[in-house]
Amino acid sequence: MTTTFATSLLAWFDAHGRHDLPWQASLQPYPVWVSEIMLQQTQVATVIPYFNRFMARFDTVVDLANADLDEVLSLWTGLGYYARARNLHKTARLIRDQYQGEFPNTLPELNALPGIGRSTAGAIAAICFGVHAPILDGNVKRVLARAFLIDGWPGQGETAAKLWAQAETLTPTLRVGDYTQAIMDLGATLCTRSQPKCEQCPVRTHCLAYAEGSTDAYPGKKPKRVKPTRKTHMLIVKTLAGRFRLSRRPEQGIWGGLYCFPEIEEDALPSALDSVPASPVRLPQLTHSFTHFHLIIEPVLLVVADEQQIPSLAEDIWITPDEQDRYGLCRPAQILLNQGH
DNA sequence: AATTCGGGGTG
DNA sequence: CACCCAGAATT
Repeated sequence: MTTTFATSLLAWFDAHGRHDLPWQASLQPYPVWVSEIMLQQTQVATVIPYFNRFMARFDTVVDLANADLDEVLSLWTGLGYYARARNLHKTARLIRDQYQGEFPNTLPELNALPGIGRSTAGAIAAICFGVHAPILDGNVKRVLARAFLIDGWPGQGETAAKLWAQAETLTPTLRVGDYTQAIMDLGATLCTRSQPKCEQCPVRTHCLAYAEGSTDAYPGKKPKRVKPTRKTHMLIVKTLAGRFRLSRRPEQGIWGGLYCFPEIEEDALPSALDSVPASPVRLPQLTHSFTHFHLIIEPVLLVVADEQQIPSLAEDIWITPDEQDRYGLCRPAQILLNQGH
Protein backbone atom coordinates (compact mmCIF):
# COMPACT_ATOMS: atom_id res chain seq x y z
CA MET A 1 0.00 0.00 0.00
CA THR A 2 1.29 3.36 -0.93
CA THR A 3 -0.89 5.28 1.50
CA THR A 4 -1.87 4.55 5.04
CA PHE A 5 -5.37 3.81 6.25
CA ALA A 6 -5.56 7.18 8.00
CA THR A 7 -4.29 9.17 5.04
CA SER A 8 -6.82 7.60 2.67
CA LEU A 9 -9.59 8.15 5.16
CA LEU A 10 -8.70 11.79 5.80
CA ALA A 11 -8.57 12.61 2.10
CA TRP A 12 -12.04 11.15 1.67
CA PHE A 13 -13.33 13.04 4.71
CA ASP A 14 -12.06 16.35 3.36
CA ALA A 15 -13.82 15.81 0.04
CA HIS A 16 -16.94 13.81 0.93
CA GLY A 17 -17.40 13.74 4.69
CA ARG A 18 -20.10 15.55 6.63
CA HIS A 19 -18.87 18.87 7.94
CA ASP A 20 -22.15 20.61 8.58
CA LEU A 21 -23.57 18.72 11.54
CA PRO A 22 -24.71 21.13 14.28
CA TRP A 23 -21.98 20.11 16.72
CA GLN A 24 -19.26 20.56 14.11
CA ALA A 25 -19.65 24.32 13.96
CA SER A 26 -17.03 24.71 16.65
CA LEU A 27 -14.67 22.25 18.24
CA GLN A 28 -15.38 23.51 21.73
CA PRO A 29 -15.68 20.84 24.41
CA TYR A 30 -19.15 21.82 25.60
CA PRO A 31 -21.07 21.22 22.35
CA VAL A 32 -18.87 18.26 21.42
CA TRP A 33 -19.50 16.70 24.83
CA VAL A 34 -23.28 17.22 24.67
CA SER A 35 -23.42 15.76 21.17
CA GLU A 36 -21.29 12.74 22.09
CA ILE A 37 -23.56 11.93 25.02
CA MET A 38 -26.72 12.30 22.95
CA LEU A 39 -25.22 10.18 20.19
CA GLN A 40 -24.54 7.22 22.46
CA GLN A 41 -26.65 4.42 20.98
CA THR A 42 -28.70 7.01 19.14
CA GLN A 43 -28.62 7.88 15.47
CA VAL A 44 -27.58 11.27 14.12
CA ALA A 45 -30.94 12.13 12.56
CA THR A 46 -32.69 11.50 15.86
CA VAL A 47 -30.25 13.61 17.84
CA ILE A 48 -30.16 16.78 15.72
CA PRO A 49 -33.43 18.39 16.89
CA TYR A 50 -32.70 17.48 20.51
CA PHE A 51 -29.21 18.91 20.28
CA ASN A 52 -30.45 22.19 18.82
CA ARG A 53 -33.11 22.63 21.49
CA PHE A 54 -30.64 21.77 24.21
CA MET A 55 -27.97 24.19 23.08
CA ALA A 56 -30.52 26.94 22.57
CA ARG A 57 -31.58 26.58 26.19
CA PHE A 58 -28.16 26.04 27.81
CA ASP A 59 -25.46 28.25 26.29
CA THR A 60 -22.59 27.03 28.43
CA VAL A 61 -21.70 24.18 30.71
CA VAL A 62 -22.20 26.53 33.67
CA ASP A 63 -25.70 27.42 32.47
CA LEU A 64 -26.41 23.71 32.38
CA ALA A 65 -24.97 23.23 35.85
CA ASN A 66 -27.17 26.01 37.23
CA ALA A 67 -30.35 24.51 35.81
CA ASP A 68 -32.68 22.13 37.60
CA LEU A 69 -32.34 18.47 36.74
CA ASP A 70 -36.04 18.39 35.93
CA GLU A 71 -35.59 20.89 33.15
CA VAL A 72 -32.65 18.94 31.73
CA LEU A 73 -34.74 15.79 31.76
CA SER A 74 -37.64 17.57 30.10
CA LEU A 75 -35.39 18.42 27.16
CA TRP A 76 -34.34 14.78 27.01
CA THR A 77 -37.87 13.38 26.89
CA GLY A 78 -38.19 10.95 23.99
CA LEU A 79 -34.47 10.47 23.54
CA GLY A 80 -34.20 7.47 25.86
CA TYR A 81 -31.41 6.31 28.15
CA TYR A 82 -32.30 8.94 30.73
CA ALA A 83 -29.30 8.12 32.90
CA ARG A 84 -27.37 10.03 30.23
CA ALA A 85 -29.23 13.21 31.13
CA ARG A 86 -28.65 12.71 34.85
CA ASN A 87 -24.95 12.10 34.29
CA LEU A 88 -24.75 15.08 31.96
CA HIS A 89 -26.15 17.33 34.66
CA LYS A 90 -23.92 15.79 37.32
CA THR A 91 -20.84 16.29 35.18
CA ALA A 92 -21.80 19.89 34.43
CA ARG A 93 -21.86 20.61 38.16
CA LEU A 94 -18.54 18.82 38.63
CA ILE A 95 -16.98 21.00 35.96
CA ARG A 96 -18.49 24.13 37.47
CA ASP A 97 -17.42 23.30 41.01
CA GLN A 98 -14.15 21.44 40.62
CA TYR A 99 -12.79 22.58 37.27
CA GLN A 100 -13.74 26.28 37.43
CA GLY A 101 -16.09 25.77 34.50
CA GLU A 102 -13.34 24.55 32.16
CA PHE A 103 -13.28 21.02 30.74
CA PRO A 104 -10.28 18.87 31.64
CA ASN A 105 -8.14 18.02 28.63
CA THR A 106 -6.65 14.65 29.51
CA LEU A 107 -8.01 11.20 28.80
CA PRO A 108 -8.06 9.96 32.41
CA GLU A 109 -9.78 13.08 33.72
CA LEU A 110 -12.43 12.97 31.01
CA ASN A 111 -12.98 9.25 31.50
CA ALA A 112 -13.55 9.81 35.21
CA LEU A 113 -16.55 12.08 34.60
CA PRO A 114 -20.04 10.57 34.94
CA GLY A 115 -21.40 9.30 31.61
CA ILE A 116 -18.03 9.54 29.85
CA GLY A 117 -16.56 6.13 29.17
CA ARG A 118 -13.46 5.13 27.29
CA SER A 119 -14.78 5.85 23.80
CA THR A 120 -16.48 9.15 24.57
CA ALA A 121 -13.42 10.32 26.48
CA GLY A 122 -11.29 9.47 23.46
CA ALA A 123 -13.60 11.34 21.12
CA ILE A 124 -13.61 14.53 23.21
CA ALA A 125 -9.87 14.35 23.84
CA ALA A 126 -9.09 13.87 20.15
CA ILE A 127 -11.62 16.27 18.63
CA CYS A 128 -11.28 19.12 21.13
CA PHE A 129 -7.71 18.82 22.38
CA GLY A 130 -5.83 16.91 19.68
CA VAL A 131 -4.91 14.13 22.08
CA HIS A 132 -3.73 10.93 20.42
CA ALA A 133 -6.62 8.78 21.68
CA PRO A 134 -8.62 6.07 19.92
CA ILE A 135 -12.40 5.69 19.95
CA LEU A 136 -14.50 2.57 19.51
CA ASP A 137 -18.15 3.20 18.83
CA GLY A 138 -20.52 1.12 16.76
CA ASN A 139 -19.26 2.60 13.51
CA VAL A 140 -15.60 2.02 14.26
CA LYS A 141 -16.28 -1.53 15.42
CA ARG A 142 -17.93 -2.29 12.10
CA VAL A 143 -15.20 -0.69 9.98
CA LEU A 144 -12.36 -2.37 11.84
CA ALA A 145 -14.02 -5.77 12.09
CA ARG A 146 -14.40 -5.77 8.32
CA ALA A 147 -11.08 -4.27 7.38
CA PHE A 148 -9.09 -6.66 9.59
CA LEU A 149 -11.41 -9.68 9.73
CA ILE A 150 -11.89 -9.43 13.48
CA ASP A 151 -14.52 -12.03 14.13
CA GLY A 152 -16.66 -12.61 17.20
CA TRP A 153 -19.31 -10.44 18.75
CA PRO A 154 -17.94 -7.02 19.84
CA GLY A 155 -19.88 -7.34 23.09
CA GLN A 156 -17.52 -10.11 24.09
CA GLY A 157 -14.40 -9.08 25.94
CA GLU A 158 -11.84 -10.78 23.73
CA THR A 159 -13.32 -9.34 20.54
CA ALA A 160 -13.53 -5.86 22.06
CA ALA A 161 -9.89 -6.06 23.12
CA LYS A 162 -8.81 -6.85 19.55
CA LEU A 163 -10.87 -3.98 18.21
CA TRP A 164 -9.45 -1.52 20.73
CA ALA A 165 -5.91 -2.64 19.89
CA GLN A 166 -6.54 -2.14 16.18
CA ALA A 167 -8.14 1.24 16.80
CA GLU A 168 -5.10 2.29 18.80
CA THR A 169 -2.76 1.17 16.04
CA LEU A 170 -4.59 3.04 13.30
CA THR A 171 -5.17 6.34 15.08
CA PRO A 172 -2.76 8.92 13.66
CA THR A 173 -0.93 11.62 15.56
CA LEU A 174 -1.56 14.22 12.89
CA ARG A 175 -5.13 15.48 12.49
CA VAL A 176 -6.38 13.07 15.12
CA GLY A 177 -9.61 15.03 15.59
CA ASP A 178 -10.48 14.91 11.92
CA TYR A 179 -9.58 11.24 11.80
CA THR A 180 -11.94 10.56 14.69
CA GLN A 181 -14.84 12.21 12.94
CA ALA A 182 -13.85 10.68 9.61
CA ILE A 183 -13.95 7.06 10.73
CA MET A 184 -17.33 7.55 12.38
CA ASP A 185 -18.57 9.23 9.21
CA LEU A 186 -17.31 6.36 7.12
CA GLY A 187 -19.18 3.85 9.22
CA ALA A 188 -22.35 5.92 9.22
CA THR A 189 -22.49 6.69 5.50
CA LEU A 190 -20.55 4.05 3.52
CA CYS A 191 -19.54 1.13 5.74
CA THR A 192 -23.13 0.58 6.82
CA ARG A 193 -24.48 -2.53 8.46
CA SER A 194 -26.31 -3.70 5.36
CA GLN A 195 -25.46 -2.97 1.75
CA PRO A 196 -22.22 -1.11 2.36
CA LYS A 197 -21.14 1.16 -0.50
CA CYS A 198 -17.75 -0.45 -0.95
CA GLU A 199 -17.24 1.01 -4.44
CA GLN A 200 -17.06 4.47 -2.90
CA CYS A 201 -14.97 3.45 0.11
CA PRO A 202 -11.62 5.22 0.46
CA VAL A 203 -10.10 2.34 2.43
CA ARG A 204 -11.36 -0.62 0.40
CA THR A 205 -7.78 -1.42 -0.64
CA HIS A 206 -7.06 -1.86 3.08
CA CYS A 207 -10.17 -3.96 3.68
CA LEU A 208 -9.72 -7.72 3.94
CA ALA A 209 -13.46 -8.42 4.05
CA TYR A 210 -13.92 -6.48 0.82
CA ALA A 211 -11.13 -8.50 -0.76
CA GLU A 212 -12.77 -11.79 0.07
CA GLY A 213 -16.35 -10.59 -0.29
CA SER A 214 -17.34 -11.28 3.28
CA THR A 215 -18.44 -7.89 4.58
CA ASP A 216 -21.83 -9.31 5.51
CA ALA A 217 -20.19 -11.61 8.06
CA TYR A 218 -18.70 -8.72 10.06
CA PRO A 219 -19.02 -7.69 12.76
CA GLY A 220 -20.09 -10.94 14.40
CA LYS A 221 -23.65 -10.95 15.64
CA LYS A 222 -24.75 -11.19 19.20
CA PRO A 223 -25.34 -14.86 19.94
CA LYS A 224 -29.08 -15.10 20.28
CA ARG A 225 -29.94 -17.34 23.12
CA VAL A 226 -32.02 -20.21 21.83
CA LYS A 227 -35.37 -20.07 23.54
CA PRO A 228 -36.14 -23.43 25.09
CA THR A 229 -39.31 -25.18 23.98
CA ARG A 230 -41.68 -26.71 26.49
CA LYS A 231 -44.63 -28.94 25.74
CA THR A 232 -47.87 -29.18 27.65
CA HIS A 233 -51.42 -30.42 27.25
CA MET A 234 -54.57 -28.50 27.95
CA LEU A 235 -57.72 -30.37 28.89
CA ILE A 236 -60.80 -28.90 27.29
CA VAL A 237 -63.94 -30.20 28.97
CA LYS A 238 -67.16 -29.31 27.16
CA THR A 239 -70.73 -30.20 28.09
CA LEU A 240 -73.37 -31.18 25.56
CA ALA A 241 -74.95 -27.81 26.29
CA GLY A 242 -71.78 -26.10 25.00
CA ARG A 243 -70.27 -24.94 28.26
CA PHE A 244 -66.52 -25.07 28.87
CA ARG A 245 -64.61 -25.50 32.10
CA LEU A 246 -61.89 -23.01 32.92
CA SER A 247 -59.58 -22.99 35.95
CA ARG A 248 -58.10 -19.97 37.64
CA ARG A 249 -54.30 -20.09 37.59
CA PRO A 250 -52.16 -19.32 40.62
CA GLU A 251 -51.07 -15.72 41.11
CA GLN A 252 -47.43 -16.62 40.61
CA GLY A 253 -46.00 -17.75 37.30
CA ILE A 254 -47.21 -17.29 33.76
CA TRP A 255 -50.75 -16.06 33.19
CA GLY A 256 -50.96 -15.38 36.93
CA GLY A 257 -54.58 -15.12 38.08
CA LEU A 258 -55.98 -15.61 34.59
CA TYR A 259 -58.46 -18.31 33.60
CA CYS A 260 -57.21 -21.09 31.38
CA PHE A 261 -57.87 -24.68 30.42
CA PRO A 262 -56.07 -26.81 33.02
CA GLU A 263 -52.59 -27.93 32.05
CA ILE A 264 -51.59 -31.56 32.23
CA GLU A 265 -48.04 -32.79 31.92
CA GLU A 266 -47.25 -35.47 29.37
CA ASP A 267 -46.66 -38.12 32.04
CA ALA A 268 -49.89 -37.44 33.87
CA LEU A 269 -52.05 -37.49 30.78
CA PRO A 270 -53.01 -41.22 30.62
CA SER A 271 -54.17 -41.43 34.22
CA ALA A 272 -56.05 -38.17 33.94
CA LEU A 273 -57.99 -39.45 30.94
CA ASP A 274 -58.49 -42.87 32.42
CA SER A 275 -60.88 -41.66 35.11
CA VAL A 276 -63.08 -39.77 32.69
CA PRO A 277 -66.41 -40.97 31.27
CA ALA A 278 -65.80 -39.81 27.73
CA SER A 279 -63.45 -40.46 24.80
CA PRO A 280 -60.72 -37.85 24.41
CA VAL A 281 -60.12 -36.13 21.07
CA ARG A 282 -56.69 -34.69 20.33
CA LEU A 283 -56.93 -31.30 18.67
CA PRO A 284 -54.24 -29.67 16.49
CA GLN A 285 -51.40 -28.24 18.56
CA LEU A 286 -50.73 -24.55 18.86
CA THR A 287 -47.63 -22.68 19.96
CA HIS A 288 -47.35 -19.66 22.18
CA SER A 289 -44.13 -17.67 22.56
CA PHE A 290 -42.93 -15.88 25.65
CA THR A 291 -39.89 -13.68 25.99
CA HIS A 292 -37.85 -16.56 27.36
CA PHE A 293 -39.37 -19.76 25.95
CA HIS A 294 -41.79 -21.26 23.44
CA LEU A 295 -44.73 -23.33 24.61
CA ILE A 296 -46.27 -26.04 22.45
CA ILE A 297 -49.81 -26.75 23.54
CA GLU A 298 -51.55 -29.99 22.65
CA PRO A 299 -55.25 -29.59 23.41
CA VAL A 300 -57.34 -32.61 24.36
CA LEU A 301 -61.10 -32.25 23.98
CA LEU A 302 -63.47 -34.10 26.28
CA VAL A 303 -67.23 -33.96 25.72
CA VAL A 304 -69.33 -34.86 28.76
CA ALA A 305 -73.07 -34.99 29.34
CA ASP A 306 -73.12 -32.40 32.09
CA GLU A 307 -70.94 -30.60 34.60
CA GLN A 308 -71.46 -33.19 37.34
CA GLN A 309 -69.50 -35.82 35.44
CA ILE A 310 -66.20 -34.04 36.11
CA PRO A 311 -64.69 -33.31 39.52
CA SER A 312 -64.44 -29.57 39.81
CA LEU A 313 -62.51 -27.18 42.00
CA ALA A 314 -63.97 -24.19 43.79
CA GLU A 315 -62.27 -21.70 41.50
CA ASP A 316 -63.38 -23.36 38.29
CA ILE A 317 -65.92 -21.64 36.10
CA TRP A 318 -68.19 -23.01 33.37
CA ILE A 319 -68.87 -20.59 30.55
CA THR A 320 -70.04 -20.47 26.96
CA PRO A 321 -67.69 -18.81 24.45
CA ASP A 322 -69.83 -15.66 24.29
CA GLU A 323 -69.31 -15.09 28.01
CA GLN A 324 -65.49 -14.99 27.83
CA ASP A 325 -65.22 -11.20 27.93
CA ARG A 326 -66.42 -11.22 31.54
CA TYR A 327 -63.23 -12.97 32.68
CA GLY A 328 -59.53 -12.56 32.25
CA LEU A 329 -58.53 -15.38 29.95
CA CYS A 330 -55.03 -16.32 28.93
CA ARG A 331 -54.36 -16.02 25.22
CA PRO A 332 -54.36 -19.74 24.38
CA ALA A 333 -57.70 -20.15 26.15
CA GLN A 334 -59.17 -17.40 24.00
CA ILE A 335 -57.86 -19.05 20.85
CA LEU A 336 -59.08 -22.50 21.77
CA LEU A 337 -62.46 -21.22 22.88
CA ASN A 338 -62.98 -19.43 19.58
CA GLN A 339 -62.06 -22.42 17.42
CA GLY A 340 -65.59 -23.71 17.72
CA HIS A 341 -64.99 -27.21 19.02
C1' DA B 1 -18.26 -10.90 31.73
C1' DA B 2 -23.03 -10.27 31.18
C1' DT B 3 -27.24 -7.15 31.87
C1' DT B 4 -29.63 -3.10 31.77
C1' DC B 5 -31.18 1.16 29.96
C1' DG B 6 -35.09 3.15 25.50
C1' DG B 7 -36.83 5.10 21.65
C1' DG B 8 -36.40 4.90 16.83
C1' DG B 9 -34.86 3.36 12.16
C1' DT B 10 -34.53 -0.42 8.98
C1' DG B 11 -34.72 -4.69 6.07
C1' DC C 1 -40.52 -8.82 13.94
C1' DA C 2 -35.42 -8.92 14.90
C1' DC C 3 -31.63 -6.38 14.93
C1' DC C 4 -28.91 -2.29 15.53
C1' DC C 5 -27.66 2.47 16.76
C1' DA C 6 -21.57 8.33 17.75
C1' DG C 7 -21.88 3.13 25.09
C1' DA C 8 -21.67 3.48 30.04
C1' DA C 9 -22.87 1.94 34.52
C1' DT C 10 -24.05 -1.75 37.24
C1' DT C 11 -24.16 -6.58 39.03
